[in-house]
Amino acid sequence: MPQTSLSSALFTLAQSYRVTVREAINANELGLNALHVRCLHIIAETQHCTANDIVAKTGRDKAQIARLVKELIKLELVYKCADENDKRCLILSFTDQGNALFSRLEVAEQEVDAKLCHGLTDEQVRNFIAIATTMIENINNNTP
Amino acid sequence: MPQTSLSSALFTLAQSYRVTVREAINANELGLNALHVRCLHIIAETQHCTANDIVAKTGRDKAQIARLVKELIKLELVYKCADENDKRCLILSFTDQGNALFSRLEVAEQEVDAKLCHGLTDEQVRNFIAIATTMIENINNNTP
DNA sequence: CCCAATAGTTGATATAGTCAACTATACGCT
DNA sequence: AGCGTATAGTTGACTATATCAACTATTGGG
Repeated sequence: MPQTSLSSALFTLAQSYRVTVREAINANELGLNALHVRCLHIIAETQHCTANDIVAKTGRDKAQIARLVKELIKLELVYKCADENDKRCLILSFTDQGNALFSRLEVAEQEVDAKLCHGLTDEQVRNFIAIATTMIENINNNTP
Repeated sequence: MPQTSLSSALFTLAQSYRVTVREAINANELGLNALHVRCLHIIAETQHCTANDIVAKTGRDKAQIARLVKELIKLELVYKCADENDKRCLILSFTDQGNALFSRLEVAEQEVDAKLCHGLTDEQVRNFIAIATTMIENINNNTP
């Protein structure tokens, strides 16, 4: 499958990635999709994480995030607890189950990443991420 | 929005790209989505293009492609015509309208690409595409 | 001539993403 | 205090995308 243009490379890659992550995750019978996984990562890496933080970091609709978080709570991976100082903010934290699952997830993900980066040097991967980040900034910057 | 991992960079980029292309296309009132556009590209660059070629090149479900092509035909951008030698194969070609629109599309796309690549050198973009292509190959290669 | 393979279509269903209205709390102001 | 406004999150209704399985029509090989 020869790739020529930026857009088709991007599209194909995103599609393939989605499929692979889904397979990896289904294979591990975790019952989560790629966005669930992103949410878990954000919860893990964000102190005092709220639904709004996830909206900000993913750029997705808040309704979508609300439902996703609800699912994570229903799966007992995450619980929410109102902030002392601002009861509008519901802080998301892992349950013990959530912590356990997240560890497994990290392993599965490393496998996908390793597969993805096979034959590439660390530097190439770093460059790739850097360029992708620049592109994201460019694209989000609506005043050119 | 700081990006750390490969997966989140990839995800964010794909999402942002989708949104931007859609905006660009809606702005041009063409009434097409990103996958429509990919189909048009494939039809343009493939001699004797069939629905199956599109399936192969996009990796998407053939049902989805069938419906997409149906829409393109309904919009009178594309028509299909049975292959002389194999009547199962329906060859897709642009109508005059399709050709005209495709030209406009290319302009719109170049604008999106230009925005995306703002501040990046040609070499960086080439590297990016090359690495993405390697990743796609890695990910499609199910026998590691 | 029959059979397996291939190209494409369709229906049903699932998943993802979007929009707008709504509740509850918080903050700033006079 | 009381008011308006902003913010966090939830929900319903909807649209768009994606997937699966069953189906038709045609082909090429034995």
